Amino acid sequence: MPTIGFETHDHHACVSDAMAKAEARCAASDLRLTPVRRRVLELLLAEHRALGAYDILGHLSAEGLGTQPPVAYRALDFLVKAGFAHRVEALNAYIACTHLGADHAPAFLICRNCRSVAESNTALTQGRLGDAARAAGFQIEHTVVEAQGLCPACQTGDAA
Amino acid sequence: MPTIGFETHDHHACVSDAMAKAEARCAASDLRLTPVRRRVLELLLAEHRALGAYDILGHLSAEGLGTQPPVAYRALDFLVKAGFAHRVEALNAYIACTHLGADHAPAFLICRNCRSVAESNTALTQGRLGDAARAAGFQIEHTVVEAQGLCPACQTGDAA
DNA sequence: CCAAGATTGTTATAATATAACTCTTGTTAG
DNA sequence: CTAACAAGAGTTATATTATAACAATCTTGG
Ligand SMILES: [Zn+2]
Ligand SMILES: [Zn+2]
Ligand SMILES: [Zn+2]
Ligand SMILES: [Zn+2]
Repeated sequence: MPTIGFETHDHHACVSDAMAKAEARCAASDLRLTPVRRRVLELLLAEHRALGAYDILGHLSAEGLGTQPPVAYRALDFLVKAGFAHRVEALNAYIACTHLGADHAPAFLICRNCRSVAESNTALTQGRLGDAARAAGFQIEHTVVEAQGLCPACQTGDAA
Repeated sequence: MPTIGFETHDHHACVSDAMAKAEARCAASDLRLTPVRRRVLELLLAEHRALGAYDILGHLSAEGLGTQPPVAYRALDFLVKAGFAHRVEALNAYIACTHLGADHAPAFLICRNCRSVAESNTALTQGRLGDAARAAGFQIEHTVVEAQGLCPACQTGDAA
């Protein structure tokens, strides 16, 4: 029972849906979903977990798609800039976006045990930090909101 | 005019006050503020900016307090665990806590231009992410909330 | 075809972080 | 007092994450 994003779901549909949306957006926005970029997005989508750049590179290299770090980093940069993936700062890792298409400020629930990640939304500019920013005259461009802890599956039979 | 935490203030008092509180807390909690740890805290307090571990190590080494990475990392680990400093995930850097003594979930406003950082508070478990976490059965242990953008000083005469 | 720009290949290196072992020092049980 | 222990600091080596720089190739419009 692979809990994914902490909930069971039709993951096959989830993946193909996301790939279709990504392709549509590339076609619409004149972005190029090249083989390496496509494969990296597939790898990220395959698991609702954060993967490091070198995890990705390992897969790519096993599949003959590239052996050097810049290959992975460039693909990840593209996906992040295009909004198809997010960088998880607290893990120095990357994860596929689960709200493809929507313009959103992502927030993550990160399991410290199994590294599974659920993506939620935030409206930070509306909360207390937004107030503080406005009061200070600080202009927010990007937000990082990451909660770390234990996912439901890892709370029982723990691994503290 | 060194805007500090985005506001001018009596920084000399700010630093000595923080050092006094840290010493008091160490005495009360049986923590040892050794020379290296004390000096690293002073270095972090001196600027309301995030400093990398190797920035710190540079100062330490210039002062004969240690030349190898573990010296800096151990001191920083101590300060973070003791609550005297925070790690800024988005910068892989460290900053002195400006709410010493209070048990708090820090949130940061980070200028991408001058790396100055203002510390605010968050109550993430009460907001939308907290709701999502409860709904998913996710147990939050630690939160990372970092807003990146431009501080007041860097908005004029910019450096986009 | 050709030029311009985007993408990829490749080498090398930078920046961040930790493992593991030693040595010193200070505390304390006996 | 002194052996035993624990915490801290010194040191070496290495792991992990990330980027600079330049050459080669592909893509697309003219
Ligand atoms: Zn899925
Ligand atoms: Zn888990
Ligand atoms: Zn100050
Ligand atoms: Zn600034």
